[in-house]
Formats: sequence, structure tokens, C-alpha cells
Amino acid sequence: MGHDPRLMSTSEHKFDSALSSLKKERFRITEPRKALLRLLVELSKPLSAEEIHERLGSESFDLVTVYRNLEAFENAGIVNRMPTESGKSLFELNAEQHHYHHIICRKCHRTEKLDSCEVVKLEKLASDLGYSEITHVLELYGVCETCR
Amino acid sequence: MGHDPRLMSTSEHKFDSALSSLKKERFRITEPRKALLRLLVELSKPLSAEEIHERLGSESFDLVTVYRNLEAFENAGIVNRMPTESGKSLFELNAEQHHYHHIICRKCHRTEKLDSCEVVKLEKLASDLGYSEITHVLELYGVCETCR
DNA sequence: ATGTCTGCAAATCCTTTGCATTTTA
DNA sequence: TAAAATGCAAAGGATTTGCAGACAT
Repeated sequence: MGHDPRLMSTSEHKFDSALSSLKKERFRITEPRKALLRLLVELSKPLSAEEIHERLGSESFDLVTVYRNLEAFENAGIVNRMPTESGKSLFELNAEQHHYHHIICRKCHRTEKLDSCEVVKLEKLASDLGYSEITHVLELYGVCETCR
Repeated sequence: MGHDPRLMSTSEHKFDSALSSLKKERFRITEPRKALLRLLVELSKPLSAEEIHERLGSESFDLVTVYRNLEAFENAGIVNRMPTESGKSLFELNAEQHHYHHIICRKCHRTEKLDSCEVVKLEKLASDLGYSEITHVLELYGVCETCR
């Protein structure tokens, strides 16, 4: 548990930097928030609020608290929300170093990352139209091999 | 109002071809369906089910009927559904000749088409992973000039 | 101490479902 | 006239809001 960054694992480091963002934004550091960040940092795929709540141990914190914090973190740019075909949103840590999208199986909801993004041109078009603070939602849906 | 395609306006033509799709899929041609198709054909931007219902004149047909038909049309490939940041879906005619995306203002919800799509590479990646029946959702969000 | 965060309950929003009735083919 | 579509009422799922008590700063 070094404070020396060279001795920290990747997720410890991610956790610390997310925590700093919270402090910088004047968020209070509470147990639910720490637990939520710790979970988000470990995540290999985006999860729904409900799933996040379950993984935190449903009894520990209220689902409402999960929602409220996910929203707060989203506003602070710490978390990304992605709307899905089914109407519920998935959340993941905003890992600023990397930009990727997902392919989601319509049947089993298995999710994999796709490490490439060509949306730059579209963002340029949009900013030419006068839009600012541009973000995008891009997700692919399909049926995976095992479900077929 | 000729039956000769050369005398028809674009939207008349789109309407007729959407109607043919319905017939081909063994849908029954009802008043709500005709009204819905006529509206979708004229649409310059994607609308929510609620907005579509209003434009049809809320008293004429039930909102449930709008939902049911939008879903049926979506399954038949006649309509596209796009999930949004706000949690509700927007719908538009699936104009098969053209593929475009939108830039949506977070504040006033003004929407414009962006006539370009570079997602082909991502779809290739996904199909290499074994996924089939691949579709994608890609929408940009920003703040338009007037809202800024 | 004071303003923020939390939990609980209840409300809200969007969408879907069940069932009796009407309509299309 | 049989199967499918509609309308109405009611249920459902995801998310938000109100408020009193608990907690971080």
C-alpha cells in the first residue's frame, strides 16, 4: 500500500486519481462513494445501476444512493453513461486515456470492448454546425456465437 | 395523385414503399398504421412515441397503439429506434438508401442529421469476434449555438 | 455547527401487458 | 368469420424526488 505511485497497481492508481477528482470537485468522501469508486475501477465492462448495487452488496447501500452518485460522478466527468436498446443505462469509469466502444449481445448481454473509434469526423461536422461540449454514444448490438 | 411513380412526390413514394413493406410482412392496413406511416415519412427528425402520438392528434389513436406499431415496424425493419441519454427512445423511418446519424442539443433537443458514418470498421471487428445481426446506435450530443 | 449525503417511501416517467371489443382480410 | 389490431385500464421497470435523520468537513 505504498503512497509511491511506482509501487501501486493500476487499479489502486485509478482509484486514487478518481478520488482526487472527487476532492477537487468538493465532493464529500463517504463510504458509499469510496465503495462505488473501488468497484468502478475494477470493472471490465459497463454495468447497470442495479447490477452495481448488487455487486456492492444490496444491503450495504441503497440503490437510490447508487443512482445519485452515478449521476453526480457523470456530471463531474468521472463516469460515462451509455443508454441501451433496452432502455436502461450502463455505467463505467471514464478512463480518459482510452476511448473504446462495445459490442453487446442482444440475448445474453455479454459485452466486449472494441478498441477503435472513427467518430472524429462526425464530431467535426457537429462542431462545424456550431455545437459545443460534444460527446457521443456509440454501441453495437449483435448476437454472439454461443447465443446463435 | 398519380399511380405513375414519375408523378409522385418523394414522400408519396416513400409512403407507398413503406406501405408495400407492411403488406409484404402480412400486416393489416389499418387507419392508425396509415396515419403513422404518413407521419414518419414527412418527419425531418426522429421523434419520441409521445411526440408522434401528439402529432397524430392525441384523441385519434391511443398512445399504446403508437408504441405497439412502432415496435412492430421496428421488427419489420421499417423503423429505427434510437435510445437516448434521457432514457426515452426516438423513432424514425428506416430510409434504407441513406445512413446517417444525429447531433442532438442537450438543452433544446434540436436535432440535425450528420450524413456520414465510419462505423464500418467497428462492425468488422465485432463480426470477427463472432457476432451476427450487427446494428449500431450512434448519436452525438452537444449544446447548440443558440443554447450557449 | 452547518451543509451535504443517506435511506426509506413514495412518486414519476416511459413502456408493456391483459382483456374485451372492433376491424381487416 | 377467424385472426389480428385497437382502446382502455392497469401493471411494470428504471429512475427521480421529498424529507428526516446521519455524517463529513
